[in-house]
Amino acid sequence: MEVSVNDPKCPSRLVLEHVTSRWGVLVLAALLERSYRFSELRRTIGGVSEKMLAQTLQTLERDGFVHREARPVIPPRVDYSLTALGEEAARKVWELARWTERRVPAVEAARAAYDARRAPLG
Amino acid sequence: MEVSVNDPKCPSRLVLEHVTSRWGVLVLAALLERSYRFSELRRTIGGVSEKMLAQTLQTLERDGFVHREARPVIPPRVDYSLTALGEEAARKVWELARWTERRVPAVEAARAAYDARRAPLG
DNA sequence: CGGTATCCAACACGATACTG
DNA sequence: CAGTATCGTGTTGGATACCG
Repeated sequence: MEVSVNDPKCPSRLVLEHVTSRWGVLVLAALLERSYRFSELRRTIGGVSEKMLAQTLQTLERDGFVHREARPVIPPRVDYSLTALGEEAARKVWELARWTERRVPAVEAARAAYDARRAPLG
Repeated sequence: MEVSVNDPKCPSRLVLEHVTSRWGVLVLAALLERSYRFSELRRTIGGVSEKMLAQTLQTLERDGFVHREARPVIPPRVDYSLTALGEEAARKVWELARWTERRVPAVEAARAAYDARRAPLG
């Protein structure tokens, strides 16, 4: 099967990098559950800085995955949610995240075996 | 739904970062089709350097996703293939890659709309 | 061929300070 | 609250050279 993503020039690779980016994955997964405000999202996703969250949200908004709704109130209130397109992406990403969590024990066992094969001959 | 991946300390986040890494995604997708030799894989995945391919393969091997088989022949021959665990991961990643390719037109339309909303008021 | 080692540039990222 | 701007650093990642 040919896959155009193997071409470094192909735009699909960039899109894929956006949705699989470190914070993109977590933002999509979070928004799958419900919409979030900026700070709320920041608290939900452990370890993300303001800068990276803003940047990630902008990228995902521009790509049409995330809808940004700014309400003209004081104090400012901005809600982020998934578009239909974003929800499709988020479901796939979410599946991957769930699968990963379930398989962590298998991965850790594999790592132990790998390390055991190498370390002993130090 | 709670998802442990939102904890920055949780090991699942690291595993997820390995499989969704820039080159990890493409390596898994390529190996889903068949096994590859090192240089062959390098040629297949456009733009990857030797260093990054080696590093990515080592990480995926240690996590138990990729099987490395070095044959003691001259010239050296090493084949990379997916383990059962790796194949599960690769299928999910592959679905995401395929979905992305199909949706590129929608993403580009969204970008054009986003940019149009902003640029005019420069 | 299939790597590893080294060096260096780019940028991803976080901390902080500031603005509407 | 929801960002933007600036700065500094550490990691990512490519180029090159070399080894088994």
